[in-house]
Amino acid sequence: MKDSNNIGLVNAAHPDRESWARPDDKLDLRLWLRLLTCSTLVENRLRTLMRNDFAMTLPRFDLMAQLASAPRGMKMSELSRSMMVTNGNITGIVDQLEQEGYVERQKVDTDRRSSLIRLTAEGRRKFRGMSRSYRAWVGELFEPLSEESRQQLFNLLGELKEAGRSASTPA
Amino acid sequence: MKDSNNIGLVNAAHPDRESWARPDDKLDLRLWLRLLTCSTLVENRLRTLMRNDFAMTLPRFDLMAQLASAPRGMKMSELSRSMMVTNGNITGIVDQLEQEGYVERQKVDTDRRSSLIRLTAEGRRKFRGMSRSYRAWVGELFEPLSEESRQQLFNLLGELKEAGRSASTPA
DNA sequence: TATTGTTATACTCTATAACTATA
DNA sequence: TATAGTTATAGAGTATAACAATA
Repeated sequence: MKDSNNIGLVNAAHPDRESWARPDDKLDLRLWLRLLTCSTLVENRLRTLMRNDFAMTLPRFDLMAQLASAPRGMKMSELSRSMMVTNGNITGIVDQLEQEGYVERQKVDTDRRSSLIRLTAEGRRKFRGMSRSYRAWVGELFEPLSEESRQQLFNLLGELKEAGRSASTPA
Repeated sequence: MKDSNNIGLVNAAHPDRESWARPDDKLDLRLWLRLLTCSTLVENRLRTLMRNDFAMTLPRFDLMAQLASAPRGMKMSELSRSMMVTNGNITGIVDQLEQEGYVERQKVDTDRRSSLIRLTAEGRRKFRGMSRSYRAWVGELFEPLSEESRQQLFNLLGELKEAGRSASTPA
């Protein structure tokens, strides 16, 4: 074994965002990089499928999903918080979706600065189709995990989410 | 309780990328969205810190990290695979890092099409500093998790990674 | 004064595809 | 013919900061 770059058979065979960590690195670093690898893996796959099948990007889909769960509409600031991005981004995404006819801004009486964003009928129709596929794709990707593994993973990520909440919303 | 948009106290208090899922949605969907929330949470935090403290972006740091674990250098195609992005992106990132003096391209004799990318001395120095902080930040973010939780999470994400490997490298 | 949302700016990353040099 | 890498293009997301309107 003369190759000093060798970092283990598994890593060598399947390099990924985790593979720069060494086995003797602290677990939290390796855990984070593995989390990142998993989310990149899934996101790459979903992004491609979404684009090919629906000419849709992930953030636009996410925004429509948020609205689909809020029939009364959401304010821009609420969308910003839910999607964990800054205000200006939401304006941009909503602009695009509005132009495509999937969402609409509705002025609200009680506060004339803000408006409620809602799915249009066409937006709801579009989302139903996308959502069905999205769920199926996610189902396939997670299918190899046992029900028990999924539940454990869900709970553990819940702990992590609680932990990291305080410091992580972008300005 | 007259608000039909209500999706539970926890969600209402801390909306995030997971909060459009309903409690009765399939676990795999909720699990995926929670995974996404966690990785967004951590990434947002690390991105801000990296920019503020080191004028560095996450992809550039990732690339330097890969190289730091490969003293002999890596080919562009290897970087592309490890970082799970397309070839052209790697060219762009390497170009920038080369201009900043952190990496260098070295022509290789055996195949004149390709070259080996390596950290320069300055790159190694820069990376050491960034790496120290990066590890500390990750440590803080994951600190609330017990050692056992981390280990479980690490193992479960390993399962997921194996599962999703087949279909997820971007073209 | 503080907040909601928009606008302007600039940058980074991204994929796709066409291209070159070499194998 | 196939592969390694670059270039060209276009687009999407991002943060920051300044701004207008309103609370």
